[in-house]
Amino acid sequence: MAISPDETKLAAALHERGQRVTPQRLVIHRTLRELNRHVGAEELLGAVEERIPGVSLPTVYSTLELLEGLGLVRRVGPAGGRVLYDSRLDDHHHVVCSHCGRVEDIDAPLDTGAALDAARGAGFADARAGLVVTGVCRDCAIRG
Amino acid sequence: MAISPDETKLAAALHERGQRVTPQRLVIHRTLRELNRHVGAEELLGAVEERIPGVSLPTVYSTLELLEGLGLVRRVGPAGGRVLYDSRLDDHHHVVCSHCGRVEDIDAPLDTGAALDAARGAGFADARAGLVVTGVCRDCAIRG
DNA sequence: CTGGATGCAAACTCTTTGCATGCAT
DNA sequence: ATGCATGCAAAGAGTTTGCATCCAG
Repeated sequence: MAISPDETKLAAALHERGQRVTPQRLVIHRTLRELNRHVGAEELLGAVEERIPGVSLPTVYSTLELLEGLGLVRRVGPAGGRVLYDSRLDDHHHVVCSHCGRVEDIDAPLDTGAALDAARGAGFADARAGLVVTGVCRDCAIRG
Repeated sequence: MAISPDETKLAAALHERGQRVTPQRLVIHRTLRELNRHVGAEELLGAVEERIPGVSLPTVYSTLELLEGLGLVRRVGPAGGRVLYDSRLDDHHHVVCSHCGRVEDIDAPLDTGAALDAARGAGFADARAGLVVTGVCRDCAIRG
């Protein structure tokens, strides 16, 4: 497996926290970045297994949690009954189809300052805001 | 059971859609309104059973879905692994503790117009926006 | 009467946990 | 050598579904 700049960055972050750099972690991170869309754990596992067979779902979950803690991945859901992860780190928002669970990105300006202040005022630390728009996607509207 | 204006309103809405007015539906609706906070299905069932014993979880779920369709209740979650329902119908937002799943209301101005337009532009109908702030609540911050 | 709503129970999905082995350090 | 990470399997939580019975209309 070739080492990309992304892998180097992840490896450095892991070392800094005294955690191990394993092939699974590198590949999961890399795969998630390359898919470049919202994926559930099972879908990600499928893509990862094409590169290194024998990876297990628990490892995917624990690695995603790790990557989220490192700020390299964002958790989108739970949306539609499953937790989704997103490799886009910039501020953006999501539309979820209330019928099929499909998720798409939204790029629109949004000032969440007042909401974040209110959350901090209510005693919540490390507050992050995520706008979720729910609606019925075109496919589901057509098919009933 | 005394009939309140709320029950009358619900009964009318049900009749209009050719659906039945059952004691379970009236009590579930009424209990949710009186609790006046975010509840999960199981918690709501507990409160409902104090009024009419023998109500089942599936009935609670199907009634909540029905009430949501009538616009008398709003679905908050899934947040923290469970779906929550809220009897507040006015525009407000939520903070979810990423550690314990606790949910509180936020009252803060938020202009979601651009996001809703973007969602419609992406083909989503009946778009509604909900801001979810995630953070660590005071209790969880203290206890680790 | 008649069909939609209910209650019971079981199934289903996704996620989390426990433990022995293996590998990064 | 050392102990964290992995893989397997099984448990767990919450939600949904199927079907016979019952009751609102």
